This record gives sequence, structure tokens and C-alpha cells, in this order.
Amino acid sequence: MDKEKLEYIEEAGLAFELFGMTRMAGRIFGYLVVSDQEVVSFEQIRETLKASKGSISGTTKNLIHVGFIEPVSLPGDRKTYFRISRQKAGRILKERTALFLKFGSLLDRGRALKAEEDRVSDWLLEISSFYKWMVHEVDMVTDKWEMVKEGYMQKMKGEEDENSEKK
Amino acid sequence: MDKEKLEYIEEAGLAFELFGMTRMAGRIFGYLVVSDQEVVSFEQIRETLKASKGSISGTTKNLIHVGFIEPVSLPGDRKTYFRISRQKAGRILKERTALFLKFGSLLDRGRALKAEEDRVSDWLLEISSFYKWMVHEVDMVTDKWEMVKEGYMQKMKGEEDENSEKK
DNA sequence: CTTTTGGTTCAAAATGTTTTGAACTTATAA
DNA sequence: TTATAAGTTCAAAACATTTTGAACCAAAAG
Repeated sequence: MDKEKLEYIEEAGLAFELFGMTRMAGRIFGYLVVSDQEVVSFEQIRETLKASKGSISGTTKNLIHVGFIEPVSLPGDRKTYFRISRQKAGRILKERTALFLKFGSLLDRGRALKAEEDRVSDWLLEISSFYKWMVHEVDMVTDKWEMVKEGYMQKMKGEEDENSEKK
Repeated sequence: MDKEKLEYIEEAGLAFELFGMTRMAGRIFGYLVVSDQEVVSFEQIRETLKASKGSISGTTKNLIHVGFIEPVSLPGDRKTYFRISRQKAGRILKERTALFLKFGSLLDRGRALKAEEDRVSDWLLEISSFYKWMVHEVDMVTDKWEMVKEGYMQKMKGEEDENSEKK
């Protein structure tokens, strides 16, 4: 695997830490991104990332759980392969956003514990309402994506081509 | 401080860990939520949470940085007080969402490293487009909140009252 | 069966993060 | 000034997470 890709993989590791996941999770994800194969085997991951079987096993399980990658098994082959999950990106986002409901109720329960309604309660109500309302809005926007994505992706690709022409 | 509130504070600590922050950050936030004062002093936090000055100092700085709380200073008083940030909740969300752009470009850069465009590239383009598009949508929805919040908060409060009547 | 391959498990080691506590800084009060 | 109160800083300790590696299990091949 060439140097540029290996660097990319490490960068993905750091980025994933920023998103609150482990470095190894980012590396595995990054490897699946830049690999020129449709699917990558457990052993290939282990070898490319020079990590232990235990680490690969645990981290792939976790990445599958949060929906970033998915296992692929092939007939007549007992190895497990992996690829970037084909699950809609929106699905993952919706799940993450659902945490907002938890934050909203945390605030509501806190508000209920206060001696009396005051300026702080009003503000807490506003924040909690915002987050709870947001969950529904994000769901709707996510659904809207399916309608607009063709157009948007065309635009994105166009801009990329423009940039590479300028070089 | 009564037992119920202290329990709430610990719960807030655990919840914040779930959101990717530290337990102490959650405790401080939780304390500001349930305190019946407008503002709470550094020393009160230290005492209630039984933590060191160093820990309070570092964690409040961080909570201020990410916009969850804000410092308050009073004339003729050299203590620092804190309260839940009155910054619009949307501001914080917009900043968090901006990380999606980073994820989007991570995918784009990975795609550029691939030998040739394949099925995986197509899928990567779709995910990256989704996240980048989402950032703008979330911004718009967040702005919309200002228009609809009055109505929504009324509804929320109504439902709460209904629930407490039923008890 | 027995062997081999592919992966899982889990305790211990390595690494990272958070908290403490003591020394230090800064600003006000005396 | 000098003294004191309020925070900050930072190295070390406590604590948590991640990774390793060796032992283990299950399924397919021989």
C-alpha cells in the first residue's frame, strides 16, 4: 500500500478521535475508503494496520454496531470481509440525533427539581424544547435528502472537476 | 443541597460522558441546572461537587469554550460566578455540525486517492455530499426555530401540566 | 475423527485522560 | 507596600480505555 494512502489512514484515525471514536476505528474506516477492492478481509486489515487480531476483532464489531461498516461473507469462503456500510448515511445521523431527546429530558428533569420557576427555568425550557424539536426536524431534512440528492451530487462533482481542471 | 439534586448531578455527569464530554463537565452543568440561584460561584461548585480547584478551573474553562456555560462577574466582587450559557442553543449545534464538513472532506480526499472511480467511490460521494449538505440544512432549520419556538414551547408546557395533573 | 483456518475472548500491558494538590500569579483590600 | 483572597498552572497520582497476545472455540477440510 502506497505511502499517501497510509498517511490518509492515520489521518482518518485522528479525525475519528475528534468525532469521539477510537483511532483504530478511524484507521479501519480509512483503509476501507482508500482500498481499491470492493471488500477487504480481516487478515488484510490486520496486516496493513499492523494491529493484533483482538484489536481488529473488537473494533470491527464496534464499527458495525454504529453502522459505519458492514461485514460481507462470500459463499465457499469462510473469511469475513468488510466494506463501508451501504446503509443510508441518514440512518446513522438519525440515531445520533436521538441523543438530543435524552439531553432534552435531562434538562426537563432538572427543571422539575427546582424550587420554583425562575428565569433559569424559562431558559432551560427553551433549550430543551429546541433540542427535542430539532430531532424531528433532522428526521424530516434527512428524508428530504432522498429527493434532492441527485441534483446536489451533480453540483458537487461539477465543482470538483472544475478544481482539477484549474491545476 | 438535597439528595435528589445530588443524584441528578451525578446523572448529568454520566449523560455528558455519553455525549462525549467528561463526567465533571456534566456534574457542573447539572449543578447549574438545579441550583436555585441565578448564578453559582466557583467555591460553591468546588464545595458541592467536592472536587479540587484545579479540576473546577479546567472544566469550567472547557464548558465556557464549548458554549455550555458562561462566567458572570459582579461589580465590587472579585469572585467568578457561572450560569448556564444564554447563548442560543442553535449556536452550539451549528458549531458541532460543522464537524460534518470535516468528515465530508475526509471522504472526498480518500476518494481522490483511489486508483479509479468504482462503486465504492460513488457511495463515498453520496455520503460526503449528504453530510456537507446537512450542515447547511441544519443551519436553516436552526434559524427557523426562532420563528416557531413560541408555539412549540407552549405545546411542551401544556403536555407537562397535563402529565402532572394526572398524578 | 483430526487438523487447519478464521476469528473471539479476556487478562495483562501500554497508553491516555482526568483529577488532585501544591506552588504560583494576579488583583484588590488594608 | 503588604496581606489576602480567588483562580490558574502543571507535574504527579488515580483512573479508564485501548491494544496486545496467548489460549480458546467453531466450522470446514482432509
